[in-house]
Amino acid sequence: MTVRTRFAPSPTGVLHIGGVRTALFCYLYARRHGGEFILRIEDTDRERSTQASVDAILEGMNWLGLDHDEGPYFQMQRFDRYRQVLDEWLESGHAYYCYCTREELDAMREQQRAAGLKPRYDGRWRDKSERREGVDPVIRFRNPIEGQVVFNDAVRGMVAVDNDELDDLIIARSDGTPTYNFTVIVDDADMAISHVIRGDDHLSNTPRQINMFTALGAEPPSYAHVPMILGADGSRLSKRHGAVNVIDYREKGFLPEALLNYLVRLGWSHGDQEIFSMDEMIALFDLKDVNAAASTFNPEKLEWLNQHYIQHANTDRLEHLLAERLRENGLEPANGPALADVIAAYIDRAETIGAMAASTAYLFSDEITLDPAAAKKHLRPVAAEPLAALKETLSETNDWGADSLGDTVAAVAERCGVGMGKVGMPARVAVTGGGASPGLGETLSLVGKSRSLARLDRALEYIEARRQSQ
RNA sequence: GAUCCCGUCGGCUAAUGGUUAGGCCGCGAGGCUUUCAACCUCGAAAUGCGAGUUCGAUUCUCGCCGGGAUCACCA
Repeated sequence: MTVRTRFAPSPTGVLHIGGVRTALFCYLYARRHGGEFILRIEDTDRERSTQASVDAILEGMNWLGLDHDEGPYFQMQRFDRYRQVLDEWLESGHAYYCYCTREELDAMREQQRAAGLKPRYDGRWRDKSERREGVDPVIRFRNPIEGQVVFNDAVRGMVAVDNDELDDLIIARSDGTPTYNFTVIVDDADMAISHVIRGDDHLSNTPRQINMFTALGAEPPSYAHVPMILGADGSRLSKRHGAVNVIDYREKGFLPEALLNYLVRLGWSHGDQEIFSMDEMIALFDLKDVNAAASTFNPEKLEWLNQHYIQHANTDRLEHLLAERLRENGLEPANGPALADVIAAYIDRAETIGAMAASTAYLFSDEITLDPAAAKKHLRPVAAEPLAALKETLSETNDWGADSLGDTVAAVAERCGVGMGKVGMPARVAVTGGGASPGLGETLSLVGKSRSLARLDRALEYIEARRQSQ
């Protein structure tokens, strides 16, 4: 049997990080077994489905490289097929019309809840054949009353549910449109899905779906319900925990392989291994190694992984990403040192490309802003003399290579009879605006001679102004 | 409320009916260092609680506690 998995998001918002992990597991499982990965858009909720959301899903999947072999299928385009099954079931008795009004259903549930019971449809139209004027009926699935549904979930193990726990769910609304639990099984059957891998919020839907597979005369697929991803406070991961939209991660300068690597280790593991290439994930992934317990999203570990992948990414790619980010920040990459040099200097100093762009902004603009705290601490009157000496020496220096510049600064420090820190830190603040940067020789080299001298002048002026105000 | 699921360091997780319960992130200390990083070394840190089975339980069973999911004319 060919393995066929599907990712079936509903286009009602952004592509959520939790959905991405589910998609990743589906993708890996299909690839691992030489099968097919299908993308299906579950857009039967006309109210909430949007084209923008469809685009976001496609864009996110594409960015991550989670390529599908079939689809995207759209459920809205399969209405005729659903209608056909509905008619067959109405005919065969697997489904029936229910003329209850919403008010009646609400009242029923209210009563049951008050009695401490599980709210459920009581089957009052299950065996009636008459109609009711003035009410558009819904269609319900006639669920078996006796026996139980048993299935072996790949991550949860044996799950058994008594049929009398299950009520007759609505499979078509009063306007005739089919509902989720029904379209899913028609699609999974028609598309010959062999393994349904989805979030465990669907676990309780599964017995019903299996009953519908039986009604359809189809063999249910294998199921694997993967645990949820939680936020730091233990509740389901959502916006208030930070970014949950995959595209936000791209915008921040995360690399797709880092996100994927992070996500695959949430609920899945292979011994002590932390770093997985896509090929390794495919070769190693197995549902039996998926945890049953929910896991908490940990942004720090994601950043660590991202830094790891940045350190191992090729320079051309990083240059491209950095340039893109600089432009977004209103800076022109050409108005500064060669990006390859910038990246070499910063590759160990940024956990995201966004952070790298932010901390290298001083290299791409004539004007810099002094960080008040750093200026206050390092641009003091005592620094004036060594800084002036440094500026003097540098103005006569033509070898603007990092190593020799480093030597030059050290020589000036010695000449002034002060430690390296007494010259280095003021110079760093003068030239970058802040107190953190690569080695001073490297920094000066990157900033370039004319900008360096101009900034040293500015710093000297700053110190002078400060002295006078005292 | 009902039904179901889950429970190893702060987080992600490994392991076994018998180990000093391992790794990674983070955290702390040290090294390197003009700064910030990177890197290296070291360290603190966990089997939710209580019974039972057993020579022996973190692992198997039960109860408790805690957390979660579902109970829609949403998906």
